[in-house]
Amino acid sequence: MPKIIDHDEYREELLHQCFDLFAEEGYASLSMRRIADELDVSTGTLYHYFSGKEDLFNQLVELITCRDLFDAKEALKGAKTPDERIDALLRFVEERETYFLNQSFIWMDYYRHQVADRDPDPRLGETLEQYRSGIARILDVRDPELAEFILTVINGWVLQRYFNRGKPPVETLSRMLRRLIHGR
Amino acid sequence: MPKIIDHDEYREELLHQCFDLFAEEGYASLSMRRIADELDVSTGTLYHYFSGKEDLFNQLVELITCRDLFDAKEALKGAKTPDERIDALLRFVEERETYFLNQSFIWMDYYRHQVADRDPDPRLGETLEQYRSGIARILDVRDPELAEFILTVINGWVLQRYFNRGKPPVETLSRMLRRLIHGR
Amino acid sequence: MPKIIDHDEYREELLHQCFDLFAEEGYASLSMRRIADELDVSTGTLYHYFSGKEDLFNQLVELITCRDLFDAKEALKGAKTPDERIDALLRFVEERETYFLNQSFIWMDYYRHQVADRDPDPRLGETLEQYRSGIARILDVRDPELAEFILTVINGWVLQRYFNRGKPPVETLSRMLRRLIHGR
Amino acid sequence: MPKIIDHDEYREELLHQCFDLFAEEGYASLSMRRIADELDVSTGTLYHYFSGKEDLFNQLVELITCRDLFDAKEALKGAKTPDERIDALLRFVEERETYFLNQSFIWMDYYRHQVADRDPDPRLGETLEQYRSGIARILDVRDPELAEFILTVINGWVLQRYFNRGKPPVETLSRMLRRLIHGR
DNA sequence: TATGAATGAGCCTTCATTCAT
DNA sequence: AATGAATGAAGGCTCATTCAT
Repeated sequence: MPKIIDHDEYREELLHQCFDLFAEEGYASLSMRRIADELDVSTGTLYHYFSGKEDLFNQLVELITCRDLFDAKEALKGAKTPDERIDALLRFVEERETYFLNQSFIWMDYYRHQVADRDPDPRLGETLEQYRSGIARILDVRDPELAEFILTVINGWVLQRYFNRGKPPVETLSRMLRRLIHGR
Repeated sequence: MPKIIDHDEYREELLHQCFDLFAEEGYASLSMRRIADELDVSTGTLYHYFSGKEDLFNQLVELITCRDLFDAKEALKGAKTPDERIDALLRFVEERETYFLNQSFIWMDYYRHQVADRDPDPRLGETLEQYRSGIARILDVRDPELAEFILTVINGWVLQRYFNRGKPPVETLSRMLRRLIHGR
Repeated sequence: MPKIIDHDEYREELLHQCFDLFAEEGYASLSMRRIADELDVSTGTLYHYFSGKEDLFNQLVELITCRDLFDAKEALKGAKTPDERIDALLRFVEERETYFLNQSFIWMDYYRHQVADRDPDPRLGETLEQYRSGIARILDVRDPELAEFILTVINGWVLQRYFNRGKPPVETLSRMLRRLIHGR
Repeated sequence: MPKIIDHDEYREELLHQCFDLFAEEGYASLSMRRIADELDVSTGTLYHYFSGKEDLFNQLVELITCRDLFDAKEALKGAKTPDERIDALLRFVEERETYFLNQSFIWMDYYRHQVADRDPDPRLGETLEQYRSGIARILDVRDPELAEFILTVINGWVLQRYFNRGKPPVETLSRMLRRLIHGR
């Protein structure tokens, strides 16, 4: 009779606890020792659940990608008209700005890592692609090009706020987005 | 008989040669040894011109920030009307997309590093701030908020292209930008 | 309902299954995890039957030493004249060359480990001694010195074949041994 | 102007100092840290001269193989008749018994390591082969098969003495060897 | 000025072993 | 009896940095 622990469930919990760490430190700067300390487990335990640092990171990217897609769907479920969708999306973004930023950092690390590798994991490239297009579909403005562009803008905005220490307020984004969609 | 008479000039040349390396590998993943090898100097030489890895990186950020500001000014010098400025800016961005991307990565690394540190270098925060507002001034559309937002959009667009393996073509950006400025 | 009723019997079976592993990988390179995996048990089970890696290995050495002595006796039982004994021994060696080689490796590991240790297990030193002299007695040529030397030669020959990728054929050994015993 | 140190010369010196360590502990049991401590250098220095543990070990094998071949040639140079050669070889072996034993252990480790590897270094396999045949040539008895067999016997004898705590005296080996060569 | 030898802390990972179940 | 989750020391190796030359 083994210890009563749901291996997969615990693995996911560990992943969740890693998110902020990876976002703040970056893949390369974050050591397994540091992770272990922060999660209050031993390094051995980490290697019991993941085959290595890279695997841990890849699984983290996969996990958050799936979860976010789900969350975004939830948030936009009630919104019917394109306008309502934009509003809902804006609120969604605003509420989780920090999270989004962290997510961006993680993705950036992930991509850079993939590009540097000679043999990038193809599965996760797809996951990301799917996420992007998924959000665009959820948004569902008439013009698909426009939909995707809105994402671009949001992405840029989040980053801008990071570099600029939070200065362009949400209202700017809101106003600009409406201007984009309705032309004035 | 030294390679180059002027100390500072040589130092800048070394910095320029580091740019791609830092952009591609990231601060944490790039070792002094690797830099030295790539620049065909010894690690000792590196430490002769810079007090350490961090100093080298900081100087690099400072250098590219200054240079870019200057380059952008040059590129937009001839353009008089806002429309011409937009066109010039677009061409400017298009020509140096890869460079911009690399620059973004370097800044990201820099910022993250600063944020993680307890004692961030204030001088460079200003430099960056100055860069951002500088570009906005150069662009000189009537609405300063709009000007700044255009930067945001460009930033987001460059990143989007990176994640999306170059898929949204420049025309999209061009079209959207005009839509933003002229409303339709 | 346990797999095998008898504790000791199962312990011996585990030991037998370890033999090739230890021979091929060497004591230091072989991990308990690896052993457990190969024997299709958990590491916990291993520690249930043996007090540790060293104990497991010691018991293995003891086991094969005893078994070989017995096997050699069996093989030489029918042979009456010295000549017949030599023949039988040669056949015995030839049949189990690989096994002998592996055995040599295990002993070597064992000895080295003992020598390196400050407190070598005296029991097993004796076992080995007994094995050597046992074989000599079984062989029973008139000259005991010669008998022991034959063992030496066989030992060297097996190793030679290993280093030399099987090149000196058995005939050489046979011819040389006869030459030793009969003088020409 | 770099430090005045002959890189290759120092590398060889480090190798020589490793010999006993590898012989006594075995490849797998000997850690780089231990080596560094014993040689009174830092691990970093070790990695400055060798690309890794395996490289260090391979170079060690190569070095001792070459050196021994040379030493054996020197020792047998004066001996003209086969008998004199045998005598010289025996003296040679006797003088350096411990060294030979250690050498055997190192070779064993080396071979095992090679066999376990999927891609063994072919260069060193040759070196060993060359050593074996080299010694046989130096010995130069009429019968090449016999010459090689003498080596086998010596090898076995050295090992036997190890297992048997020095018991078969050199005279036995001497007597048996003459018996082999002259028939009685 | 320029070199590269030297260092030792720290990184990722593996290991023998323990123990709750 | 049997499992496998958990541990932390130790292993191979890399790194920023120093310093004699």
